[in-house]
Amino acid sequence: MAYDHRAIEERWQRYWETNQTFRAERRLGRPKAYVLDMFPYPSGSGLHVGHPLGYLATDIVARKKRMQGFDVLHPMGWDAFGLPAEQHAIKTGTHPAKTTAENITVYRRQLKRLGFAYDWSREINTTDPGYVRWTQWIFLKMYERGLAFQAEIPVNWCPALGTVLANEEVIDGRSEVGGFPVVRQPLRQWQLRITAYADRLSEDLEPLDWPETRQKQRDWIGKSEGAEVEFPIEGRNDTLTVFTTRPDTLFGATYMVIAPDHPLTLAITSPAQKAAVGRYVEAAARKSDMERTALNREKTGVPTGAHAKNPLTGRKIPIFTADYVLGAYGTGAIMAVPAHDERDFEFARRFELPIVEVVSPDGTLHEGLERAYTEDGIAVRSGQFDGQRTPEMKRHMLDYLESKGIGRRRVNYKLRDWVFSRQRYWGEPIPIYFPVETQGDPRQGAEYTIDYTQPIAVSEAELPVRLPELEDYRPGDPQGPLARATDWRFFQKNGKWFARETNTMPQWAGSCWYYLRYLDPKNERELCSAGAYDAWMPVDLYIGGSEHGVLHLLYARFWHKFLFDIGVVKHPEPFLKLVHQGPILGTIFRYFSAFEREDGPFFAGDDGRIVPFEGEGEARFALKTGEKLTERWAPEAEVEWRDGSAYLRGKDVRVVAVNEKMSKSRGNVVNPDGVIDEHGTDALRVYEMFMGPLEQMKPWQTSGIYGVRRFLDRVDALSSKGPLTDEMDLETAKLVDRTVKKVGEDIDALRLNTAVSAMMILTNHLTSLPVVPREGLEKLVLCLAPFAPHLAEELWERLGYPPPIAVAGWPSFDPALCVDNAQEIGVQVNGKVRGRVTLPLDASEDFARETGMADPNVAKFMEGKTLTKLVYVPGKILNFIVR
RNA sequence: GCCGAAGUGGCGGAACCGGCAGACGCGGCGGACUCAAAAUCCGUUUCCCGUAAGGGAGUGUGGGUUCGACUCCCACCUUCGGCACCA
Repeated sequence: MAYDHRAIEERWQRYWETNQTFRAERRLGRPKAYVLDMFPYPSGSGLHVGHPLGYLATDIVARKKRMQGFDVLHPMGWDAFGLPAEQHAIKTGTHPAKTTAENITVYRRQLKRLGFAYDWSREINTTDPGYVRWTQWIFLKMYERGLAFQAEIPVNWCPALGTVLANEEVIDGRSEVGGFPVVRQPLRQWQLRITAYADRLSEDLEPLDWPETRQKQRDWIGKSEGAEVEFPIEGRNDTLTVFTTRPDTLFGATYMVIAPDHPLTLAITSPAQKAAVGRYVEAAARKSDMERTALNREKTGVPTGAHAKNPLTGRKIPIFTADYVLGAYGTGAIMAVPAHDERDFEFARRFELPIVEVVSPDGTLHEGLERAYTEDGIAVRSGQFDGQRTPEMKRHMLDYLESKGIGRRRVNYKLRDWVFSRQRYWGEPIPIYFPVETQGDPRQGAEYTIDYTQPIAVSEAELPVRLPELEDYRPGDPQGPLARATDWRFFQKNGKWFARETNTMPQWAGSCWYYLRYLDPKNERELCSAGAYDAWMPVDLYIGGSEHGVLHLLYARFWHKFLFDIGVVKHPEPFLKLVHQGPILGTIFRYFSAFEREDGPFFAGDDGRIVPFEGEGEARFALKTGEKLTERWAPEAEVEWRDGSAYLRGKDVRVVAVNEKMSKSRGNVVNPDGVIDEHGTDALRVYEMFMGPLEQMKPWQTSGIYGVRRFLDRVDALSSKGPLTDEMDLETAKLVDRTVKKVGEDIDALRLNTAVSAMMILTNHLTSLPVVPREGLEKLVLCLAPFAPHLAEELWERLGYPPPIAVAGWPSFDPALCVDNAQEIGVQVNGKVRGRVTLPLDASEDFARETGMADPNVAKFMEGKTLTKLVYVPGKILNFIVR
């Protein structure tokens, strides 16, 4: 009964490979489709069933487009620089390149088993010197244009560990691991001037067919429009410039705050406050960003003793320093309007500063505000501006400030420049070197000084700069591990010594432009030829995880725009349509742990039942019993079902199923290899598409795959049921063509779950017929081909057609068969369905009324009532309103 | 706290524009086949009342608009994702 999936799937995978079925080629007069997946980082643990979900969706779209006559580019490659391979190298001494190559072999084999229609001849690897060369080339182009630059910026440096730590790794000024002190230390870093593109990155999102990610990127870029205003500092021939989005509240500015790391902070401080401000500034410098922004933190600050003059009221107002103002945003200083800003309000309360209402909800004056009023309103206590509504007042104020020369319109962004260097081994070397001052040979231990202020670009002809071999990959040195490769680092040219940059690029670098390399993967003269670019770009559909919604997709757009500016690419945006697939959750079973009681150790089931147990546990959770319990987890393999409930195998402990993101540590991963062995690739493919909407999070249910496999077996059975007939009844013909229509539309809209459902309905119908109509089966097999390509190829051949079905034409449908001339509709009385009748679509209202009232149950509910209104929507509803 | 998405049977989900809620699949129950089991096939399966015909309730909660609301509006609750002192 069941078909032999192993034989069929191996056979067709070999066929596709031998015949290069999915080679991407442009032919005259054909439309093109570039269908792209976010390429994976080949990790050591291999794929789990969640990984291929997005790849399957693109594969189905790509296969359908190909059947429709499109030239399709559907490539795959490896984003292979990254921390796991390096950490493995630190532990075992294995070169990351070796680990990476092995992992790629595993990934490639797993992906090939899934039957993807990739053009494997275009496979790329970001760690390949031939690829790195062009990543470095783009960096150099940015450097030439001043978009890549060095800067001393504060990082979390832990001297004891000898490494830079991420903000998340610092707790209370100490390292998360080991508890060693961490200092905020300025370190020389390479940065990319992404801020120069902030406005375009924000504005150009508008026309893209993207999900909520668009808004996330906008929020991340954080464009805000306002004004810069100058406040004269008392006793100094200088001003303090602030940025505000609420110039209309200027009359309510009762104090100012300057960031602790602002260059003027110490300079303006009065002698009496020097010591206190000095301490505060130093303490602020030690704190990580995480601490500064900790939830619900009480506002702190110190008066600088300096004062400024409110340029409109002329009143003298104090200047504080406080770390709720960030040095890196705006001008690093603010005017504080406590009446209309929650943070300023809180601070003013704490330091007993005046709170002056200047925007009133109703135009009347209020005293003793209980909280900040941040909405728009009507200006009060604002001199000549009184009575104006917030938006118009903003305009008038801006005009006024500009005319008086004390302020100007200004746009600010939250987006910061991109810190582009890492003190790591396994990344692209930054193709820069510096002059060295030395008396001997630095490679032999001679003293040397590197002049970092004179960076020199590696010439294009020398690219790529390759990574040196290394004994020890450990981080630690602020220079990075590459500094230890002295033979690689130092070199002589025209008798002078030079030192290479020893920082490497971050993981994101290679993925910023990989979609361009697929176009022309072996080109040694250009990153891609103009012809290849014109043939395929832009990307028509891009599918990948939403975790890359901001970083990767923002960085890639930035690089693309840069390449646009230097004429390498011809579209302002690379990815026209973006979709995020939802994660697949794995099931794990929860119960509560063992705990000690006087009479011995016990287990607690999820239902609160307590049973004796041999083992240990700790107290953390409280159940009804009052006992302290700890959550524990068991994988599916340790669970058995009894009377509809799940228990730990062999124990009287009830467990409850919980779905979580698949992870190795949780023990809830499902490996596709096992599923494929047992049920076949086609069953896995169809099941993953049938599970639910692509973008939604959904739990893996092993039982679900049985149903899908039964469906495939039934399709297979149709072809072996006996001779086919060329006759087809009208009902079947209608269903067949409607299925073709629906499957086609559903694939285009990525509603793959309902497409599968439609094919199941057709299969069930064809199965119920005494003889299978050939046309029905053929169209079903064609519709199925993108989803279950191996079985479809087999059946297509069995139907007598030459392979491959992969390039057979997509089936057509007769629109006339897809509309009904008569439709069964519900008949309502006062909005409640009381019967149903079949009416021709063009039935008159009179005819509909007569027919509806003839229904005995409808008549029963209308008896003795007066018809006051009749609602008749042909094909939809008939509703009698009676009284 | 702010921004975004989502809440429908025992479970995954369907219902495209406001018009028969629960398609399709899983699971359950009943039956056929079988010496028996598995596999397969057929029937049934939202809940409550009823032998049935039929009736009532029902799409997170409470209101509203409408002849008619899973769908639109208002308020709230819960879950998930993102941001988090950005002036």
